[in-house]
Formats: sequence, structure tokens, C-alpha cells
Amino acid sequence: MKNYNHKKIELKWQKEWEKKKTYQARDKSKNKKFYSLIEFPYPSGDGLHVGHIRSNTAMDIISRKRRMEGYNVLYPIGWDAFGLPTENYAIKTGKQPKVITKKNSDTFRRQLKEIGFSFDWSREVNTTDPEYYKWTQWIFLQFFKKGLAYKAEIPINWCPRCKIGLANEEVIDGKCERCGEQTERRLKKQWMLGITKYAERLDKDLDLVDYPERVKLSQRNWIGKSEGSEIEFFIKASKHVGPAVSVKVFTTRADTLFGVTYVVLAPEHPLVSKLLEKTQNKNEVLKYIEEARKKSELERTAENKEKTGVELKGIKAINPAYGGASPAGNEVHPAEGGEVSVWIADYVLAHYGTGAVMAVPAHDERDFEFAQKYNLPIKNVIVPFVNLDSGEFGFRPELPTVKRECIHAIVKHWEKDEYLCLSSIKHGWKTFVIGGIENDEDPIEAARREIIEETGFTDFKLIKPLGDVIFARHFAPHKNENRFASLLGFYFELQSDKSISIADHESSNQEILWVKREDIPDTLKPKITDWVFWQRLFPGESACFEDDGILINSGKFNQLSSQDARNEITKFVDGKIVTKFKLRDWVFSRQRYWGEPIPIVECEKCGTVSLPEKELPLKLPEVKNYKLTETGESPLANIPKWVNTKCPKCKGPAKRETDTMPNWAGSSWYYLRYCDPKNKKVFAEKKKLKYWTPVDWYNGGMEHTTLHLLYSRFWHKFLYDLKLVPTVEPYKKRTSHGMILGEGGVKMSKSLGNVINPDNIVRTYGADTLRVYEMFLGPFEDSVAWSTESIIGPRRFIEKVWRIGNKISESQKDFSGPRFSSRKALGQTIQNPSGSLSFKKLLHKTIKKVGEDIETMRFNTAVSAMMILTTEMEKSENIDPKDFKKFLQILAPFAPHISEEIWNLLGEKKSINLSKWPKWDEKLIKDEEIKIVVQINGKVRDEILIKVNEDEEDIKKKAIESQAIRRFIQNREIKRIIYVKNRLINVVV
RNA sequence: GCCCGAGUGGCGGAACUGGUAUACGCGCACGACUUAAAAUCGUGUCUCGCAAGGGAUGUGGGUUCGAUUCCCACCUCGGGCACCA
Repeated sequence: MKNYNHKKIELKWQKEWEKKKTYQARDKSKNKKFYSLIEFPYPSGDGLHVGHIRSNTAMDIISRKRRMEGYNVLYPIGWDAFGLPTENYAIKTGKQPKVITKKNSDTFRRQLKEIGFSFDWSREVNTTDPEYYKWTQWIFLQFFKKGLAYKAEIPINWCPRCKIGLANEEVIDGKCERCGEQTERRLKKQWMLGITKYAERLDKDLDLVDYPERVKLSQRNWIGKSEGSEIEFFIKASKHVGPAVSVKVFTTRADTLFGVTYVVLAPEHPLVSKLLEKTQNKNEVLKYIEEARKKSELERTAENKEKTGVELKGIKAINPAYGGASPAGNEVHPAEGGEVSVWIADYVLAHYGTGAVMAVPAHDERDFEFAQKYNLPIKNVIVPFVNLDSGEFGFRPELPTVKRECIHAIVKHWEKDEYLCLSSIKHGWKTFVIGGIENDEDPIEAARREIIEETGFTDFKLIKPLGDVIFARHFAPHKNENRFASLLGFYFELQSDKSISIADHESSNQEILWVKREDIPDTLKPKITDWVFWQRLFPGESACFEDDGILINSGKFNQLSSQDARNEITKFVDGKIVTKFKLRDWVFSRQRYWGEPIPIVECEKCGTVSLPEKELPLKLPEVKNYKLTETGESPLANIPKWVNTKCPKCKGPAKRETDTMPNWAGSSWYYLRYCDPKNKKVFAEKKKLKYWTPVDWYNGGMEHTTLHLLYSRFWHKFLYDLKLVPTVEPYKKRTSHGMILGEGGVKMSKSLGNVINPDNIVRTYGADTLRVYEMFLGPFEDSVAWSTESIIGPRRFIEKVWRIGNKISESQKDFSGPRFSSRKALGQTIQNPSGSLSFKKLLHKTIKKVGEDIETMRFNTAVSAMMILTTEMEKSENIDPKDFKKFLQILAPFAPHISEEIWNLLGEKKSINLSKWPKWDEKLIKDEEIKIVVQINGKVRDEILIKVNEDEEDIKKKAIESQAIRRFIQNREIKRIIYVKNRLINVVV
């Protein structure tokens, strides 16, 4: 037997595949296509990371399986090569980024080829190639034409060390994503892309794609769609003369409008400057605005615990809920009771909603906190609504509903810290004293009466009422009707145990329990309305009620539910139902060299002018120095020859835009270029796009969910609107991989010195072993820790396959001689049916399992199944070479080199990778006889052999007759026997 | 604070819709082969107990004939968002 020389074998087949173009995708094919995609790597100077190998192998396995299933597979690769690390390296070494990129991508290419990925290398793309970024620039111009790329002076996140503007997504905890420096806010004219125009569709169309729920969820959270109302508050100034002014607020809680006690504007709100003149404390306000402006976003949010603000004295807002607010002529009518103060505070964000809020301290924690600090009034307008709609007390729509007014009385013991509960004997309820209010009865009197009637105690004192009324809707089993009740709560303390005897019907129905304070939560049953009052007596942390409920103190809207009131009140005050998003437009400029130049010039006469498309690509000029300018401009600003140009419109002098694009630009559309990578006329020919897109399966990291994935969906939709791509969504299915951590579960990093160089692993163990190892490591979606110690397992597995393969190959040679023939071998199989049959069964089960596991990305269990089969094969004396070949075929996607080698050794001429994926035989998978477990009271006591689908009674009989079981059931009565088909028997004794 | 995800041997992990917990692999121990070692193969390996048997899937409850799986509360770790009205 030949030794297993992975180096020789792997190199041999890599060359062969390249020569035969085994993995090239064909543009013109009658076969069904399959487009599998990985996130193309950034070719860093560190070389390929073992994490790249994990996700690439996963998609490689899927691609290879699809090829074997007859699909025309596109599995492309390229380089996302623009970006900061390369530029920083250029600054340090003086080398050209272009040169560095070439060197790095050469290394990556070599490494990827050595692992045997089945990429179609003929379609390789590189975002820094002018032939590629020509089209990135072209797409940008389309955005510009549609007004979706625009310049705006906005406060940007500025990293003082990188001297670069960062998108919100690149700021982590107020720090620069790349260097960790604290960012500050700076005003700068920046290019923006209008992604917010697509917010609605980006949210809604998530319904159309097959992404993991958590990916959809985090995109949805990021987009942050919320529906609410815009409501106008008129402003009344004490010194007022002149036209009426108003401020619009955005709220999701229009139902709380009657609870507004003040209005807050963001310091940047445009109205503030208008109102300033009429403000009595102008200087104080100006000072506050100035301070807020200086603060960075971080400081503003860091002070999250202590809110600050300042009142605009002499300015009032009129709450439209109270009427009389609309202006007649130019005057605002003073409203009755609806006049509230106006504040500015930086807890209100200028860029969200309308930049102004109506404050409802009773029902919003932030407003509550602010109101407490500045002593502003708090007005309750929503009370809890306990709505039971399922279970024992659940509302039953078929029954009538009766309105009731009730009281809850919490009664404390005369000396101990214990509270009186009534335990209903019939129904099992445990509640406080509850009772109805009789006609015209005072609620307090009702409470007193109920206490005496139900408990007999007479010597008590009212300590306090427990807040506003609450409402409840539930089913009342003792009366067989639904109740809609308004409930008031009171707290009493007994002064002594003085009592009278209570009526018979009361005492026979319920008994009195004294419950310790800490046991109350566990005692109450049902834990509903009693619980609300209990929490009012002993409030926890949250002091304000933020949930939906029922309206009080809200005029004609009283007793409406929050949900209904939102619409009604909005309508009543002529407000508008609107949808708002958290998503902000995308800051698209970087003050850097190594990115796509933005193809725009500034002309003195014509303003901002785009380059004609035929002048693309606008190439990056070579520069000597990659350092940033002092002002933080891109190094391009230092090249007058490049900057100074002619205006394409008027031919007058003009200056080029020196900002470049962020590196999310090139990656927003690369999957389209793969369909037609060499096209010089368009970014990709429509016919080819129609055949290849959408991407059928895109695997990538969770870290790209809100950046790359969202951005590329946005670009795709934009191109779809221009009728340049045939589908609404770019990716049909998305999955995500977990990270590979260093040994011990810490992050792999150069500073920790725990980075694994795949080259060493490939050299020592071989590519096949590495691939199998990474798939075997753990669940694909989870993070896993690298463990060099464990690679030996997969290596042993591969060697085992090698030994079996060689053994079979050698015996095959013998068969062709006079003494043996493959028929004879088959004959042996028949002679020894039990052993071989059980092997065949295992083989077919394995084929099924591996196939299914690949589809669900459970590669670790697929490998495990193949290991089990291999162990079985090594024990087995006579394996039909045909069977072994089937095994090789399912192994091939995982370990393509060794499979190909043995396949070839066994006399196959065509590549295993293009052979037909084996089918499993349903008949072989079904067992006729199976072992089932016999349990006594859920504990396994014995096993019995039964025929599949054997009669239940027979099995039961068999089970109790078994020796072990008889011992257990001696003298005991069999209460029940549970049979789970073909699984187990549980005898309950 | 809010939203996701996860807690199973010495370690990585397995267990389909509730049905034999610990598959597979690493490590470890012993044995075979060998002059020896490596490699390979075999056996064993959650825990207490001589055994019969008992106890273990982060903790505590619940539902069930039966719970790693479902429900409630809590603890720990990882990830994301963070004044979004």
C-alpha cells in the first residue's frame, strides 16, 4: 500500500482541475443554475484566516454537492481590496497601495488554491481594478442623477487619529471602529446616499427572502420603523405680536395627549432661533445651546443618567387636545387648561421624528425623569387594563358582558407584617377582599362594608386609597358571565382583632389566610388585578406606567383603549398618522486615498457637476505621499494637477472632488459583476443577470447584517428601479457562520500571538484534513475555539479512508486475476448476508444523513456519520467497491483531493466532482426489526426486539413478560402501559 | 436598560416534531503488535455504590406516564442596540 502523501495528491489534483476547468461556470447552459456566494475577502497583509476557510469550505461543500446534482454552479471569488489597513501600511512603508494589494491578493489566491476550493477563478474580480471601479463610479452617477447622492453639511463622526469621517455604523461605543480613538462631532460637507428613501421597502421586502430570523430582526431594528402621529402645538408668547407659530411633534402615544405637561425641542430645532427673541431668558438658552453643540454624541449619551434642559420662559405651547388652539387670523386663542411650558433639552434628538416631543411624564420614563428634576407637573391619563383572554378566567366572546364597579381592599394584620387573603374553597382563588359597589354607594364605604361582611373584622382604619381606577375584563365562572369592571383599591390596617361573626354563606365559601408580605406574589391566584394594587402599595423600580391601557382624565376619550384612542385623538386634533425610521442617510465620503474617487467636479459657474459616463473610470492618480493633509482632506487634495480640471459642462476651471467612497461601495454590487466580469460596455449584461441572479445562497458573518447586507440590498433595489437588474432582492437565502476563536475561546489576534497560519496546517496535515477538521469543529453557526491538538482526529479519519481505499483497490486488482472476480466478491456478500446487509443499511443511512446535513449546514454531524461508517468499513472484510465509491462521493465535497485520488485508483476516469450524487435506497433504510426500550415509570429497565409496526398488544405483552421487567412489577399493580410507536414502552405501576 | 443567542463529561460537542442523555472526536488509562519507540488496532473512560440501585443536561419551581427539549422565575456568559418619543 502506498503511503498517504497529501502534498503530492493535493497538488496533482489542483493542477488537473485547473487544466480541465472542472469548476468553471458556463454562461450558456440548459441546466438549472445555482449561484453560491461567500463574502469576498479583504486581502490583508496577514494572509488568509482560518475563519475564511470555515465559511469558504461550507459553501464549497454546498457548491460541490450541487454540481454533482447536475446544477450549473457559479461559485466565484474576488477581492474587496480598497480600505484603510492597506493605506496605513502604505503610509508607513511608502509602498504603493496598488503594489501592496497585488502582493496580498497573490498570497490569498495561492492559499485559497492550496485548500482546493472549487472557485471559478476565471471570474475573479478586484474592487481596486479601474475596470471594476469604473462601474462602481457609474452606479454612483446614477444615484446622483436621481438625486439620491447629494452633498450635505452635517455633523459627522470624526476620528481625530484617522482624520476621517465615519458612518454611524463605524462608530462603536463612541469610538472609531478601526483605531479605537474617541470620535467627535464636526460639521463637514459630505456626500450622502439617500438610503432612507428605501427604508420602507428594505423593511417590508425582508418578508420575501430566506434569511435567519435574527438577521431579519436586527435589520428591522436597525431600520427602526415606527408608526405614530404628528401633532401640531401652537405657540403662544407673552410678548407675542405677529403670525402664529407652531411646532409639530412626533409621538407613538397619541393616546397620552391629555397627559402632556410640557413640550421639548431639540437644541438644534429650527424653531428655537425664532423663539429666542421672545424668550425672557435668552442668554441662558443661548448658553445651553452652545454647550450642547460642543458635546459629542458620546458625551450626550454618556450623560444618559442625568438629563439637562432649559425652559423657554415666556413661551407656552397649547395642547390641541383641549381645543381652542387653532389660530384665528394671526392670533392664537388661549386655551383652557391646555397651556404648557416649552423646554429645550438635548435628550431630544434633532434628527429623529420632528426634533420635538410632547412630554408625558406619567407614561414615559425619560419625561418622568426630566419632570422630576425640574419639578414639572405629572398627569395620569392611562390606567392598567387587565384583559384576560385565555385560560380559566379568559374572556368568552359568546357570553354576555356585565359592567361592574368594584373595590379591592388590602388589609394588614394588627401587629404582624401579614396581609389578609381570602381563599375560595370552591374555586381555589386566593385574593384580597373584593366586592361590588352598590348603587350610589361611596367606594370607601363599600370597602368597609365588604371587609366586615367577608371577614368579620370591625376595628380598622383606612390608610390610603391605592391610586386611580383600573379596569379589568375577564370571565367570572361562578356567574357564567363576562365582566368589564372598574376597580378601586384601598389599603386598611386592622387596629385589633375585634370581630363579629360572619354570615354562614360567607364562612362556608371561603377562609381567611394571613400571608407574609414576601409570600404575597406566590399566593395570589389569579395574580391579576390584586397584583396591580399590591404593586401600588409596594412599588418596585418603575414609577411610571408605560404600557397601553385605558384612558382617564381625557375628556370624551375616557374609557377608550390606548389602541383606539391613538387614532381617535389624532383625528380629533387634526394630526397625521405617519411612519418614521431610525435609519439615517448613508455618509458616503471618506477623506482617504485608497478608495474609489467620486466622479464629480465643483465648477465655479455650474456648481456640482458629474463627469460624463464616457470619462469613467476616473482613475486614482499615483501619489508620493499617502499622508492626510493637515485639514483632514484626502491626500488627493495635495495633487493640484489632478484636482484642477475643466468643467465638463462649461469647460471653465473646476476642481475635482477629493473625497473617495467608503469601502462598502465596491462590495455593494460585486455579486452582479461576477455574472459578467469582463464586460466593457455595461456592469453586467442583462441576459447573464437574468440567468444567474438572484444569488441562491449567500453565506457571511453576522457583523455584516446591518452594514454590507443592508447597503447591498439598497443598491440592488435602486438598480432594480432603473430596470438594470431583474430581481427585487439580491440574495434569495442568507446564512451566517460563527467565528473561529483562538485556543481557549479568546479572540485570535496578533497581539495575543494566537493566530493560526493555515499554511502550516496545510503543510503538516493537508488541505483535506483541514477542511474536514473545520467542518467537524462544532455547529457552523456558533463560535468555536480552535484546537490544534484535535486536528489529529480528522487526520486519522482521512488516513483510514486511504487505507480502506487502497485495500479495495488492491483486491480489485486481484479480482481480475483467475482466483477472484468481482462476481465472487458479490457472491460472498450473499453468503454472508447479515453482516453485509447491515453495512449496506448503514451506508444508505449515511448517504441520507450527509445529504440532509449539508442542506441544513450541520456539517459536524455529517462528518461524524462518515466517521462511523468508516470505522465500520475498516472492520468489514468484503466491501463491494461500488458501495465504497458511493461513500467516496459523499465524502468528496468535504475532502475533494483524497476522494478524487481513490476514485481514480479504483479505475474511474471522470472526475468524482462531476459524478452523480448517490441516491439512498428507501428500502435499505427501513429496519424490519428494531430494539425498543421498556421503561418502568419512565426509567429504562430493559430492551426488547420487535418487528417494525408490530401489533401494539403483542408488544405490550412481550414487554411485561421480559425477565427484568417482571422483577420490577412483582406485586405491583400496572396502572397504564404507554406505547410510543417503534420507540418505547412505558409501564406505569 | 432593551432585544437576540447560549449554558450538557477533563475538553470540542451529539440527541429528529417531548421518548434509551453523553453519538463522533480529542485527551487520559490499560492491552495487542514491536528489541524499542512512533504509527496503528482493541478495551475502558459522567458520578456515588461491592452490588442491587441512586444522582446528574446553569439554579429553583411547574406541566407530563416521561423534560436537555415545553412553561414560569432567577443566575452566568456571548452578541447586538442604546435617550429613536
